[in-house]
Amino acid sequence: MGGNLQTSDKLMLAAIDLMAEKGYDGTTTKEIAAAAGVNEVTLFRHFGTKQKLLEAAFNRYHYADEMTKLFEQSIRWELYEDLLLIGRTYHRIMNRNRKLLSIVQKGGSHLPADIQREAGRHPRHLRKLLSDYLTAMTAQGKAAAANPAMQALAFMWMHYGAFISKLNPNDDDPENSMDEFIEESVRLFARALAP
Amino acid sequence: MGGNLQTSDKLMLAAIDLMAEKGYDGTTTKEIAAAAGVNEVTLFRHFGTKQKLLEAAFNRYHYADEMTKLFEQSIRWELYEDLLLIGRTYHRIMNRNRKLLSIVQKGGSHLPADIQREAGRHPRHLRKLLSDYLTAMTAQGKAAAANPAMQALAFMWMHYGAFISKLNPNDDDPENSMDEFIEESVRLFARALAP
DNA sequence: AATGTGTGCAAGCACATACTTGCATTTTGT
DNA sequence: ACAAAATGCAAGTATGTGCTTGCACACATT
Repeated sequence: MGGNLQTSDKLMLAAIDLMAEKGYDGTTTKEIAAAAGVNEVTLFRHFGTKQKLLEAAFNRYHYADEMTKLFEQSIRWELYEDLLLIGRTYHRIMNRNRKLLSIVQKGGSHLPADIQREAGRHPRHLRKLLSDYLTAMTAQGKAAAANPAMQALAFMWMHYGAFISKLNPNDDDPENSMDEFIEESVRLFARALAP
Repeated sequence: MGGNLQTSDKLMLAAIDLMAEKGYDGTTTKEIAAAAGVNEVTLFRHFGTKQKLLEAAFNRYHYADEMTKLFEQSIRWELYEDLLLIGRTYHRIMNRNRKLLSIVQKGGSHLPADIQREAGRHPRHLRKLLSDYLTAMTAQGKAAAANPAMQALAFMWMHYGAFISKLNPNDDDPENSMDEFIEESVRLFARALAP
């Protein structure tokens, strides 16, 4: 069992697409198979259960930890430039995972538990990195961050809120591009944290 | 049909509680009735369908438009004070509606459409109010808001992200109280927008 | 006492869905 | 060309769920 990559991947991608729109509970195995262009039985022969299908899809298509490398390599200790880079990278990662995050956000009665845990790991990680960065900047006299942990949280939550708003198509902001928002918000933060 | 308030309310509140946790699809009418302490048949005799039950619950327990009054009456045209008041009021409203918002966020295959629309109205409204406020403050020379609309968006999304993070119990921030965050973040914004 | 209204209980219907089984057919690797 | 693995197809099982129906009981108002 489990050989041909094409069929498995088609199923996993179809599952991700459909579940991101309609939720885990609201997506049927028949739909997934149809969207993948294969028979429903093939789905079960490959993955056994609906849960295992989603787990496999998640493990295969969940990206993370690009942020750690960024903090190790690309930080230039210049407030505006660094925050801009961090903000842009954040949205890039989140957008890559947007469908998976949408599935987790919607939840579901039999949604595997470890998936929810895994999805929450990334934000916590960034929060730590950013907090340490601001503390270091303050020590270098390049930022007047009275409360680095809190300000890191504010930065994160602002971009998180922006991302979540874009997840739901009911919110209407077609004109405001995300890039423009990132620049303006980073400018705002750089001004607030300037020494 | 539809008479005794006690039973109807018990059902609507139970529906809200359960659906906020398990989603619309994941909550069964049998569960709702059991949680309300009544027979399942009673649910259908009162509301006819599961959808109408949620609609009734939503119309009965959805609060809004406290914000408009605030902008009309309590604004003092002092940046820090006003932003603090706005931030606190925002979280108060969102917390009152937290379960309903959680239901909408999770979605569901047969979730009534008008509910989603109604839930998205409030953020758009606040965004307009806040944007106009910043524009007026700039005109008065009390704020150096180069891009008021964008900065209003940043303020809103920051608090929205904070609220959403608190919705999911998987995120762990037991120590940081929300009040403390609001104050610190408003301080940050006031500094960034100071003339 | 009579009547109506709300509720409980038991049973059931219609339908959807996750998952299975047996067999024929195609594709693939050697 | 041959064998093995993968897939399609048809049918079916088991279970859950929204929703209905019929009947009995309790309570309140008149």
